[in-house]
Amino acid sequence: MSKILDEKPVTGTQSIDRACDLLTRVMNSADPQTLSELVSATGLAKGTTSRILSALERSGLIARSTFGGFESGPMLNQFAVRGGAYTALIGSLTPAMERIADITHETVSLAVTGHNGIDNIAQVEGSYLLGSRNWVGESVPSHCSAAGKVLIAFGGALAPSTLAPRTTETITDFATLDDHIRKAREVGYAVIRNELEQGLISVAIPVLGATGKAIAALSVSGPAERITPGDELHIAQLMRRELNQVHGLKQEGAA
Amino acid sequence: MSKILDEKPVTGTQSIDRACDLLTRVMNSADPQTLSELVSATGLAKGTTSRILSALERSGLIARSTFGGFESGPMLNQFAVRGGAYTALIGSLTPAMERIADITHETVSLAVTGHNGIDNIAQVEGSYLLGSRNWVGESVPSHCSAAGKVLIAFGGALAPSTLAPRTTETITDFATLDDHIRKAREVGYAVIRNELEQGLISVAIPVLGATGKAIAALSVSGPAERITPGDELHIAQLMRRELNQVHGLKQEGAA
DNA sequence: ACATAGGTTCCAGATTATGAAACTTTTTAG
DNA sequence: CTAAAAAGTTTCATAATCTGGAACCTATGT
Repeated sequence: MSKILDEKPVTGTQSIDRACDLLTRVMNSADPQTLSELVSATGLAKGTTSRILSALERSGLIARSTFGGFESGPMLNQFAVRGGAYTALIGSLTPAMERIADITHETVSLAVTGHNGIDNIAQVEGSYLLGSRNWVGESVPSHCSAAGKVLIAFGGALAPSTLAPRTTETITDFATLDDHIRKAREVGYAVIRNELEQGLISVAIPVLGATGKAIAALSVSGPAERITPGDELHIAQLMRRELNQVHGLKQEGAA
Repeated sequence: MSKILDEKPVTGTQSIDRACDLLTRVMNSADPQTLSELVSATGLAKGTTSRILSALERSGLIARSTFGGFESGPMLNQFAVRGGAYTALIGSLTPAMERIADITHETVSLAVTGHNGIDNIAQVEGSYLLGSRNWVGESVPSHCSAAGKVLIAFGGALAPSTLAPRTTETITDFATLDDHIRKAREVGYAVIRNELEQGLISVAIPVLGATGKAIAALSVSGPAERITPGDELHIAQLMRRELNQVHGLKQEGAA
């Protein structure tokens, strides 16, 4: 979407790029996508689109819905059932997240760097009724999420190339963002206050892998009324304490 | 794998076919696959492989592991966290599967037609210690699984083109398989006795979709000592009864 | 420092993907 | 029930795209 000046002259993969585009469109749509829809969405020729989709279908990555249109195929669905690459991470951190939720009563989230922002991959609800809704499976921009800031600060994500505002308090200049990143690296945690959504406060710490770089971010989120600036440090310390109890983190990655 | 005489002269998608092959290899490997491994596995030129993998990486479908090699990328992992297309089905059937497991004390499984056989997508354990291990995420041939037979019988899968033996009792001729399929269509359920593994009995019924064709198969599996031929009908009826309680699924035809 | 293995880039060339249109099938409308 | 439109597939000549070998990097180990 927001590709502006980063168009590199990548060549030699036109058809594959097109295929990937079609595949991801199908994957990210809730309902089956028809050929025509995909044709108008991508601007490709009808014949070309049909041919590519058939190839993807042949490989089992997509499938034709009983009611027409293309949807994710057995290859992808099976992959999802087996659990993606995040399952090990989620599995090892869930107990810690639950303890943090128990103590703070706030929503605890786990996020990783995604293809287009910060992806929320797991969430444990606190006991308060007012809390963030479940946003597992959704992405947020890195510059206006605590997880994003902390991931950038600890080498787990690249700084964004654009700073789109989400609220009046969203950071929109790179100098300020840099300050926040530097601060996060210093104190070991990052915060957002009203920068993603009015009234939403979030405190995040990095989950460090074997290489010393952040592989994920753990965060606590809640309303401004409950999480005051004075609470931030305590929340960060609590998360750090619980995270340190987790075994098996320092040997990230398959051996 | 077992393509024999069905090689159609599919053209116009060489590079995409290659890309899909690489993608599925990466998806189906537990550990990151290095370029060299993929080169020798596929027989492609090194340069070509590198170029294709870069394209897949650019689209977020695969990613480079911190320790080298390619693994599933954020696009896929996020898809998995969100839940594949099977989640709705699994969600709606899990309560019924649990009730069936409670009553029979045996392992209850849910399977669908996959790209290369029958894919097990959900499982509920019975209380017996001796039971089938968790095989969610694995595939079995359709001709030697109860789920496979029932899926073929009710239009949810095509008959296989080869009948590889798994035990001495595996059906290896098409006439016999046809008999079993016909029988399954008649009585509404299918059985395997020692055909997949010595001592393993499994009874399956179809889960029918709105179009009247099977969209999945529900099965109960256990050792031959516990599931006698006389039990088969009762187990099938029990499953049918529980399945009929499930809302949002169309009612079945044969009983 | 050198050698080796693993990975990327380059480039000329022809194999491969392309798009327009013809064709088939399905759906909608009359 | 037929006609017409929409949706999807196949065909085919064309040239643009992808290819593979070799050169070129860059880690890693000796």
